[in-house]
Amino acid sequence: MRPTTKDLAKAAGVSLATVDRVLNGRPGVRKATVDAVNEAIKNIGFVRNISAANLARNRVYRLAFLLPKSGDEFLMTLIRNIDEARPVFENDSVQVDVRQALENDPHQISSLLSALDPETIDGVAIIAPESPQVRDAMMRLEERGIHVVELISGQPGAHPTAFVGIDSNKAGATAGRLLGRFLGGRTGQVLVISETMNARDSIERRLGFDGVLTGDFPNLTALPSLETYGDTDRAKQIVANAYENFANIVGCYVLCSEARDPLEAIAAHSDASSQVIIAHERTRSTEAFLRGGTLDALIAQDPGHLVRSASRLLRASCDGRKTIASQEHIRIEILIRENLT
Amino acid sequence: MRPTTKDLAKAAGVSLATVDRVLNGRPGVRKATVDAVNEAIKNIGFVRNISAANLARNRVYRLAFLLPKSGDEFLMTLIRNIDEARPVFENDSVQVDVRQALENDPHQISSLLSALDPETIDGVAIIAPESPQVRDAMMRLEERGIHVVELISGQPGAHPTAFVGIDSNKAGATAGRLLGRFLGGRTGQVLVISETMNARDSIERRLGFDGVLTGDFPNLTALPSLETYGDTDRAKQIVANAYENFANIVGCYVLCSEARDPLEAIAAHSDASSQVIIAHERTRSTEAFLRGGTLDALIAQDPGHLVRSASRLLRASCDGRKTIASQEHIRIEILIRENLT
DNA sequence: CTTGATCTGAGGTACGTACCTCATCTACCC
DNA sequence: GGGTAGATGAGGTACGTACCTCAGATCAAG
Repeated sequence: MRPTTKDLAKAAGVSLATVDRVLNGRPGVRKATVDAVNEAIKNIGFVRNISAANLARNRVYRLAFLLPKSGDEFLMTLIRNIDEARPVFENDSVQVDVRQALENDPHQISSLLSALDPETIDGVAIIAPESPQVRDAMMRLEERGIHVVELISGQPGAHPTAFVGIDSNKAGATAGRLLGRFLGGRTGQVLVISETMNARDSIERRLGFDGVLTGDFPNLTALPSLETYGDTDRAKQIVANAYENFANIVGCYVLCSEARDPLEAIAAHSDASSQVIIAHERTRSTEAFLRGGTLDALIAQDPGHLVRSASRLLRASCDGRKTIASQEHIRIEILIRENLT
Repeated sequence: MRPTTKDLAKAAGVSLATVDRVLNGRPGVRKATVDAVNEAIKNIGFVRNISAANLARNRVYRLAFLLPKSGDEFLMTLIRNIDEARPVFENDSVQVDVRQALENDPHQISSLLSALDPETIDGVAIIAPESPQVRDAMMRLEERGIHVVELISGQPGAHPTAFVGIDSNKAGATAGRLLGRFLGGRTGQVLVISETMNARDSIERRLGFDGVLTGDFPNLTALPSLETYGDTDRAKQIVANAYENFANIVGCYVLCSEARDPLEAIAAHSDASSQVIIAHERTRSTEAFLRGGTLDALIAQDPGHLVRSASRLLRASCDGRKTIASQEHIRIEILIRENLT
């Protein structure tokens, strides 16, 4: 039987009221008494029953996902996963609010974050491009008692905010390794396409990718990154140009999370099927490309896992609890047609 | 605000006592009244607060993992993951008992299952080789009110028991595809090693593997499965024999979950480094082989995920709840050196 | 109409914790 | 010794649900 506050009171030789004061950090207890209670907690292995506590204080966890406005396919998948998890969140007294409000402007993001009210919100999961201002705004959020996790793309630097997502460098390296291996010694050029190379994630993926290619696949030459700027026509254009300018393109790495346009542009070329093509994130269209054979592999992170992990971490920090590290570690998944279940 | 039983009583126009009778299936309520309450449940969207209910009835979920006795490395990893999850289980009033008791004898397993007492246990997660007797014993368990999930290897046939694990056929196919792709058109023979080919999982993996190889890689010839019978010396012997008998072995697929012995035997051969080697499950030794470069890829299932998913499913069936399907789906992971984080 | 069975309501206690009030006890200062 | 501030205890109510008892209502059969 798990010890209760009553057992704890007995073990510490104090009353329930004092136990309560200590457990909830209320004033008016001598240090010696506090120590005695903490000692007893250790001795009898007392653990707060969080369900009962939440019941008593009528606690609800008010969380929000702050997302960019863009109509990114992966973002839609993420939102779908939030909605799927709603019934379970409901059951755990977790209210989740999705706010697609963030423009790509650090200034605006940080002022939006500053406007969040600790009275109405307990924690936020944020997807935002890296910037010192945003990082500072996050730290101020924490100071004001709003818990924060960074989703998918982390703000670098040694600050205590939790990060939920994959290591971009390793993701890029994984792509590089697969591409190299799948090409089995063929010699040629590799197309690298991104939406933009301004984002830190993109740069890191590229670095990880290049590291593997230059280190282990001297037969392959990775071309300079092409940027689509999220424009369908531009995507077609730059891909067409690339195929004109380079005679021996044997592979292609689409490193942004919006792979649809680049992949369609690539698929339009007659010799695309003989190439090895790797992209990121599982969405409706990348999945279709993979099943259809255009795409050889996907490097992905599970959106459902991202959502649940973010919520678990936020709840845990609201409660001052720890989590199972391995459960919160987002894996760099490799998807090919066979394990796409 | 979530509706409570009190709200439900008001909405249904009955008393709390009647609501309670209906919710908990107690006798002595007219059918018309039952219907009225159920109607009201739908109307106001009432959901039982399970935490409060468990608190009131002092519920603990007594679960058990019934595992084989063998000292399998993957099994150890699994047990470690159970222990890691203990504090969280504790917090959810889940008591988990690990019983390494199952011999490889269906008769004994089924009698052990029959001996389980619904008074002392709520649910079991079972790893057992396929057999009609075991399947029947499981079905009888469910009838007696003990919930069951099958872990890792499923008992085939249309029965309602939940399964937590990966599709062996697809896992084998994934291995086949990777091996074929990594070999990049080279011609030769592929060694296939298993502990035994009696287990259904092994057969299915082999079938999935062969399907891809014969379909898409005519340059490769998969050799007949070699069986180690879990014997280190025998493993060395059969591998050595294979290298003597076949001149052109270019790849190797270790399809059992105990990959250590076969991998060591393979690594001992001078030409092993030029081969493509694929094995299953992430354990201390397979991880070392992967990092060391002997192994090219691992097909794995996350043991922590298996454990948590089994427990979630069991708890859900104890409560008569549903789960998030996508969360309980165990992925066929592909691990290479780069995404081994 | 009475009898008895069946249904329903009212109210209680409990689970483990939070949060509140009020009384008492202790230690210290003047 | 009296006053005072701080520390502690005793006991209450509440959260949402389970489970219990007993009284009263309803209804069909005689």
